[in-house]
Amino acid sequence: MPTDFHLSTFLPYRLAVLSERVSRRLSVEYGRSHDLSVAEWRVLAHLSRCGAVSVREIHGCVNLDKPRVSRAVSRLEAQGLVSKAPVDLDGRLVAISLTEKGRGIFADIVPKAHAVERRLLDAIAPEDLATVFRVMEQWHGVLDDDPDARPRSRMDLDGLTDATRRGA
Amino acid sequence: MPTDFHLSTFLPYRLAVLSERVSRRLSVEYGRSHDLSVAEWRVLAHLSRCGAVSVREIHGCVNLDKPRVSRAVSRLEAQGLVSKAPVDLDGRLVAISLTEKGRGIFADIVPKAHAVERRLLDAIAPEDLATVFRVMEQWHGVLDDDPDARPRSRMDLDGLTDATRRGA
DNA sequence: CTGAACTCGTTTCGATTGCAACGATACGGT
DNA sequence: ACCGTATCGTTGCAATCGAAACGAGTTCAG
Repeated sequence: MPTDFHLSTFLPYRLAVLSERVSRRLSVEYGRSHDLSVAEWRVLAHLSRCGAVSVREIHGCVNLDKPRVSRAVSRLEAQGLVSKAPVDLDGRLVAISLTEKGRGIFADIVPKAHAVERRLLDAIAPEDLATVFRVMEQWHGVLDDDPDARPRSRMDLDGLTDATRRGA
Repeated sequence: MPTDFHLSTFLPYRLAVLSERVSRRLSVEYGRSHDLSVAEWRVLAHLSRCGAVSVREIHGCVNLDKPRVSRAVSRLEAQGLVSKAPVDLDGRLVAISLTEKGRGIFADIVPKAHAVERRLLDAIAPEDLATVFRVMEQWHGVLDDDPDARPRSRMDLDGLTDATRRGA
């Protein structure tokens, strides 16, 4: 009896396919007009909310490894969307913040990104959407308990309400 | 009023984070013991169900671009998990099939993969799980209607029931 | 029979990736 | 004050990636 395994019904595969398809569709919005990668987009998004922060801070918040953040910031700086400033209290840190140009470009992209998201959200009944988000949170909870799983980034945890946060 | 955009509640980001976390957890299972990449794992999985098929066939079924399949097959062949045979009806095609060794290794991994999946599935109420899968299918439907989205691969469509398949 | 158009699998090439080191800075015990 | 340790941001390097180009094989119109 050969092992019966269907890739197309395998949860990790299904998640990967959907996620990649959504991600690729979204990247059309910020890749076509301006020339941004996923990493650069996430950095911009984080900076738009958090002002001047360090590489480490971004790294811990948006699920990007340190070198990726560093390089993304460099490219953004070269494009003038971001500026780096030394921190006098700690010479190792670099304070990264959006420039006016960066803010402008981000403000241009956000509506398009929201439009892509809204098309997806509007197709789903509100209670089903709530279920989906709850389930996604439960899955994170399973992985949080799994020593072989990579830990979750800080900000993704901060967004939780007490109702959805698993037992503490 | 600065544009208010929360990355951590942005659907594409949430999907990407969860998917990548699950995917990485899974790859521990086939990357630690045997040395397989995601592409190689998917190729093995497809071959285990479909016998001898071409690169193009795999490419269209498991959401991997053609070069990736070609290289994955080469590596698998080098490891003796897969064998390539010319097709006499069409000299361009290559018939790829699992070797006995490949079948053995795949049979070794499948239970571990299923265990990872089961931990995730068992944490969710059955009706919620049904909702999630339905929603994921609806999202694919939205993307199917979006000319800027990459079309879906064949096998992912074949798995649908009439109830979940969108109109037509 | 010929040759233009197409398909298949592979390869090339530049860019990106992840991981591990690195230099530089800060901290902490003595 | 001093040296070992830890942290920060960056960089080196080998592996990987994707898009386009490629050679080989097939098809089909004329």
